[in-house]
Amino acid sequence: MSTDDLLTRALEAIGDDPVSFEAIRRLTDPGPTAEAMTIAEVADLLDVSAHTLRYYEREGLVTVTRDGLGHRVYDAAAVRRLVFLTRMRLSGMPMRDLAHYVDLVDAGDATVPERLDMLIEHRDTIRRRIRELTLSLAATEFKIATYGGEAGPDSIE
Amino acid sequence: MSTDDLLTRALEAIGDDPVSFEAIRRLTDPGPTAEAMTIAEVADLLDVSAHTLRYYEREGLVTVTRDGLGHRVYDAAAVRRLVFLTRMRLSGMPMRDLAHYVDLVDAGDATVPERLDMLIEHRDTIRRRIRELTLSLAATEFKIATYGGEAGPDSIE
DNA sequence: CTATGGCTTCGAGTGCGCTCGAACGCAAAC
DNA sequence: GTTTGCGTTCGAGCGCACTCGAAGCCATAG
Repeated sequence: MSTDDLLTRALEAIGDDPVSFEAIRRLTDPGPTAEAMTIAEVADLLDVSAHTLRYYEREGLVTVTRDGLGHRVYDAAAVRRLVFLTRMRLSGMPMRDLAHYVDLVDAGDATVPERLDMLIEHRDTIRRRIRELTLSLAATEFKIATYGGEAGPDSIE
Repeated sequence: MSTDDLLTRALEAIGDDPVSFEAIRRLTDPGPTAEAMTIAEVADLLDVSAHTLRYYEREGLVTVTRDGLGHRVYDAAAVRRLVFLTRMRLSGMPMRDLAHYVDLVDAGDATVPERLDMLIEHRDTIRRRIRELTLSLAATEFKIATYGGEAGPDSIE
């Protein structure tokens, strides 16, 4: 399945409102390929706080080098990993699992199958969650539509 | 828009895998209309713990009467409200907002517009979340598909 | 008659993911 | 030369939503 297919499916599933170009670009664009970003730049790019970036580092999710002043220098690899990490966090993968995942990455190619297993399981978790939310959405829309009327399975509350 | 339309839309958005009849029934069926359920029965019905039901009551989300032994008796109204509450919780509405919502309900019909506003905002929140998850899903599927290869926007990690 | 099981209250504890504050270092701007 | 601003470390604190444990009451089963 090509990237385009995946994006097309994603867009179809999203429904009415068009996704911003921004969102699509973020999905497929590795972002600024410039080397050496500061913590503020990365925080801005990923829309997380600098506190959170330090926290992720403390938790062992990413290794960041320092410059002569002891300031963090995020190279392309660190930024790529953080893009991945924040994406996974956003979709609900727990810190614990991410920690395990990066351990596997650091352990080398032999762990690729296990990593794939994790990704597949996470994919299924996301799908389940989307399904749950879609049902809740339908229920909520139904409630909105019937509010003030008297018909409908739910009580009017 | 009819309930069927909503369900149809929901089912379409869900995609490949069929939703269980169970899920659809839960969405539209108020559930056992029998009066007077015990805490264990309600916990089982809603798939939450008895601890959680007591917690919701403590938080003022629902009022439950007692029998001669001091045991909780959940009447149809209480069960209906709890169905609503657990559905909203499942779709991510915070306890704080639910507390406010039930305050509005208890305050009478004059608060209907504000309640509708809350529901509409929540609906939009769910939609945003589905969109986020759909993008994360596409990214995850892409990563799975390209794992072990060398092409693609993400690094192979 | 006792034991089992389900319920009660109360308050404390847990897990997660940040989030913040204090105290400090360094450098470019005024 | 001091002020401003961005960075550092460390550890503590927080918000949320449960989750649990202890001690006790009552009824039905064996």
